Amino acid sequence: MNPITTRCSTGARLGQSDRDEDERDVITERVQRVVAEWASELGLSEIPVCRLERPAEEAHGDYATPLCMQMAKTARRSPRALAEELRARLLADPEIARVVDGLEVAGPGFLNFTLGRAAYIEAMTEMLAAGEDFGHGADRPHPRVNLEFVSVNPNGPLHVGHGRYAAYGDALQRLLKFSGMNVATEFYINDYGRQMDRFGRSVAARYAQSFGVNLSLPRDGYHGEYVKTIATDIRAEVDDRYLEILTRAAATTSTGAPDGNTSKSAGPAPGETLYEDEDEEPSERSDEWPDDALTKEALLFFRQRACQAMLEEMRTELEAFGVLFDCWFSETRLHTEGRLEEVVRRLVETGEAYREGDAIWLRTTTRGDDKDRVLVRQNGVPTYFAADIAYHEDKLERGFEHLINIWGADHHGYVPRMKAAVEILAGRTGALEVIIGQLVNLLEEGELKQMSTRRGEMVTLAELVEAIGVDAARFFLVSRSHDQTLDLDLDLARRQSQDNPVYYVQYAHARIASIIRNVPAGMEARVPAGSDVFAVPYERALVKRLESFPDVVQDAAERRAPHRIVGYAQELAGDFHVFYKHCRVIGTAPDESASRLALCLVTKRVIARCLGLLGVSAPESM
RNA sequence: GCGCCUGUAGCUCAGCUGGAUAGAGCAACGGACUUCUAAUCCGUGGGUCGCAGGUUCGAAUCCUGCCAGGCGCGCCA
Repeated sequence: MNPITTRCSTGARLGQSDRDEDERDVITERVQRVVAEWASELGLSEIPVCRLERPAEEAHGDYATPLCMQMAKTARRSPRALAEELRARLLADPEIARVVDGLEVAGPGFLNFTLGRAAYIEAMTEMLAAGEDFGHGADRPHPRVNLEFVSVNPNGPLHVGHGRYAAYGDALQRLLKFSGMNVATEFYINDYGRQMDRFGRSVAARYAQSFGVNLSLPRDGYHGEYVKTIATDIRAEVDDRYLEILTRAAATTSTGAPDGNTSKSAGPAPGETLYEDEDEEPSERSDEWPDDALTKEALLFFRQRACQAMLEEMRTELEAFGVLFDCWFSETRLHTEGRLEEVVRRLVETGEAYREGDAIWLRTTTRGDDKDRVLVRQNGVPTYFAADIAYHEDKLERGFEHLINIWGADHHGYVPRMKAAVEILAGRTGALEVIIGQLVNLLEEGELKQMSTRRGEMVTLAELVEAIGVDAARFFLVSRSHDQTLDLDLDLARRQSQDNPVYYVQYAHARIASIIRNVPAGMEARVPAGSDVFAVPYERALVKRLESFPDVVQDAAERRAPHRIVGYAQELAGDFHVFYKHCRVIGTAPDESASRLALCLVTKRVIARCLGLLGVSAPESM
């Protein structure tokens, strides 16, 4: 038994036992038994549940329970009097008396438990034995979880906003897996629709312009430099194959497009910003290219190639950022395979969707949405929502039982309808979980700037990584709760890069590595039972911190909150630095030396694990 | 108008499924390297937890109202 370890089994992940069947904390169990007995003697109708908490204050012992304060009313006695009585009863239990060193009534009626040295030794022994997997939750093959994140239009470089979701999603994925969940990750490629069309046209225009043809960017086209780069690459490959077609197009469209000097359109004109994120009516005048087969084919070509180029870049960049996906899923595929029509037809057949005013609607109101939503427009064109339904149906068909989507805050209005849709598809509620991540604000010299992919105004993920490196960038991006909007000032980030707490944590790891390199032959990590090791409070603080790791993992996973791992890692590193300052590892008394080396070893493993969960490296030296 | 998120130290934020004296980093000031890495450690100052009620033995945490900021409320994607 391990008295320090309360709720979770340390490293005991073998077997497929449910958490309920995991080894139960003995203290909690024994205490609960005593409480139950006592409660019936007192004639209480309900047996109160005794919760053991970890007090923040060291003076309050290792565990504390507020039980007696909660009982006071029904028992009609003062909390402190109750606590005194419970204390005596608990101490009469031999098993409790064995591991508990002190039991005090404190404050308004808390009961504080202080553990004896033996408890620390036992805990440390178990953690050391657990090895690399210490903290890993019991494997749970079900539900099969699909985690989708980033998922953008491949029409521009990833900016820091995407970077945040990438860092968050990837850390979450690692965390969930480590907690025992069965997770696969997915990137939904939004490679269909008008935005992509517009992007393809922009590339085509740049291609034509590189030959000196005055083909203007489409209205609300993409102005970033990368568009020219892609065009140049395409030109290198196909030479002038599409020049003639586009020259013809230029002749048709140049009439009403004073947009010819687009390359210089740095700042948007005041009136122009109004349309920044708005799509024009379906018939976009300046987008009217000749409607012949050749032009269409050319546009398709440019769109596909542009998309392909962007995707390649994203994949490379994400990989360099340490983010890999199990699956890249193309939206276009859903359209070409007729999946939308299929699912819409089925929804109509089952009565979940209905036809009204020449459009087809999904009945989402009965499942928590404000209004029913259009699946197929009057003009027969299916909505993005319809595609998303087909996509989520595909996920379910692939055997995923729980779907998690990470979306930006600007999509939160979309959540109810999607949940309603998945509820219909899955035939049950709760299959879809949407995590809304708040946005990243861009600051320049204290001024808030609006990012826009289309105008090419953004800070890219690549720029951030170049400025401060992958480790600092990832640590920074996941260090705050996803519920918090994040302000990013690139210059400030660059200047403060050296102060990034990631180095504090990494340094602890490197220091331990250094100690281990200096360990003389014959000295080994060991926790001698029955000895008087862990006499120094800094050692015990470290043991306690390490011991809470499995709980921190489960808690962070349940709350989808990898930033808690960040906080924990900093605390752990802090505990270690203090320990290091006061406790020499090599060259002291053999038992002490061995137990301290064990402490170092486990600390190193846990720090490396935390950094690993965040996608940050754990250097052996710095 | 309605919905979601946020408001905690000078700054950036933890803590939020209720617990004891509200924490960390940065910034400011003062100390500590003959010993395993000083990217470290120790100390000092700094707070009406947006405001007002309510629930509770106990509220930064839960409920209600208000104030302030962000995001959203399409047959856009």
